[in-house]
Amino acid sequence: MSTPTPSELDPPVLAVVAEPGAKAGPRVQQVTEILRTAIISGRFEPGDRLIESALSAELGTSRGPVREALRQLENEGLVMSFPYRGAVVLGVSDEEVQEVLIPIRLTLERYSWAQALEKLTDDDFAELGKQIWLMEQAGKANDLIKLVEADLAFHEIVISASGQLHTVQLWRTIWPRIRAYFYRYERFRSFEETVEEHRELLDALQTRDPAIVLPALQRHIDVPAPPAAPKVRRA
Amino acid sequence: MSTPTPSELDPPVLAVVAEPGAKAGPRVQQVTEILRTAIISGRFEPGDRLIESALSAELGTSRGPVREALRQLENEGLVMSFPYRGAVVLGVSDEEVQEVLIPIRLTLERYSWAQALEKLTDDDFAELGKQIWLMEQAGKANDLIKLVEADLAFHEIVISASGQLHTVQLWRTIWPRIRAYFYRYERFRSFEETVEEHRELLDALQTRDPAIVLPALQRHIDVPAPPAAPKVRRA
DNA sequence: CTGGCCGAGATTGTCAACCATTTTGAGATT
DNA sequence: AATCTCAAAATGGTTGACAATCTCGGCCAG
Repeated sequence: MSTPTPSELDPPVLAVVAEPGAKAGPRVQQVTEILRTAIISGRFEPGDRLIESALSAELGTSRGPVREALRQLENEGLVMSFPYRGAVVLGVSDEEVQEVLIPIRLTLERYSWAQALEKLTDDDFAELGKQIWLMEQAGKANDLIKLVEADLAFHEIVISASGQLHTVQLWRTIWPRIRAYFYRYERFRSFEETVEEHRELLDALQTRDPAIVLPALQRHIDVPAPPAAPKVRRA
Repeated sequence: MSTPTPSELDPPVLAVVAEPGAKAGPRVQQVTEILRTAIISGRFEPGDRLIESALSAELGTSRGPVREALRQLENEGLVMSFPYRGAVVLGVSDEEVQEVLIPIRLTLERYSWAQALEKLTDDDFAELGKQIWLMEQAGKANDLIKLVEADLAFHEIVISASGQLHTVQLWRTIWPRIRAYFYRYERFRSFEETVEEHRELLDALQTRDPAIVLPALQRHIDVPAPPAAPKVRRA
């Protein structure tokens, strides 16, 4: 009952921001990122249809890249598509996040962080510090998007450093759904808390001691059960 | 050091079997399946390049479907592609399978089986029985491919019945790598063992009692550690 | 001989126009 | 009221052409 009948997105929803020097490689990646951001940030809601021709027109590309981008988003669990019927934006249930996505994230990060301990370079540590600084800046500006961006970058640095191909690849398909979930239900930690926790994580990493790092990581990821639902713990 | 220099696949590696009535939907899915089978069964080895034009010529389609198929395989962790450099077949390390893929599989199956318990229909049970029967047939014919196929179908039935979208989707990206791993290292259970275990699983499912099903499932999935490596258990 | 520049070939990325296939929904028919 | 029919809407796939990028071997200068 949102739009009565006509086109789903008459008003151009996707401002082609067209960052000046931003010519970040293949077109399909730019398209993917635009759409992913649009979905995660809530400009598209679960159930919305994504039509190739409409999107390609609005983004100024041909249908090819849009098709591929939609496939990519399907693998990230943000949309689901059916033959000859197109793609619709997907939601995530509270339960599936708690019982599946978060546990998988834990598996992925535990393993890759353990692997990364011996491989992190000074450059990596510097990059991690930079992300924390960016988090602080985001805090001052009260900019949630920037905060989450830096949070993501922080974890991706460590996971990438592990050099475990499948782990990295799976991380990239898991993460967007979790992010969308947090955005949709505004389940964030405070700015201060986030910064502080990552500071701890960086300190821990610099010891290169699994016995220190892994517990810290676990504490960081284990998310407080949904505040609304009483949630009886299952045996 | 396989091929000295010239074209990677002069001899047509992909027999277009062209099953008579097999017109299984969109072209891209057929292509995906052909390539996936070729990789998993070892006709392509890790490191091999997959060239769009060559494949499309051999499969009798245009480059479009092949491109999409390659992207799909990338998300299944069977190939990895780099901008302007194409796709290469990927391997899986023993350790990543044991420490990441199997644990994730366990998370996925535990959850979806628990969800499925209340939802499985008589039809589903019949389908499961059919797969067991197919396993027996495969055993008599000593046909490993058919066995694995039925094994996969068995699990997919239950997972699909759970109706958990993300769980199903993730299962489909995890499974091919595990399968490729088992094929490459010939780490199979015996035919009898496989059939017997699935019979137990089906019996357990019919009780619809989590306390019976979940332990059985865990026993089924938990794979014996690699026989070669002594493998010190980590704390 | 070594190292770097250069250009040709190979391959992927994108475009545009076109047609086939399938779904869907609004009318028309019964 | 239920069903049938058909045209519109979207996706799936094809073709042919270019553009962009990587790779690799030869050439030249040091």
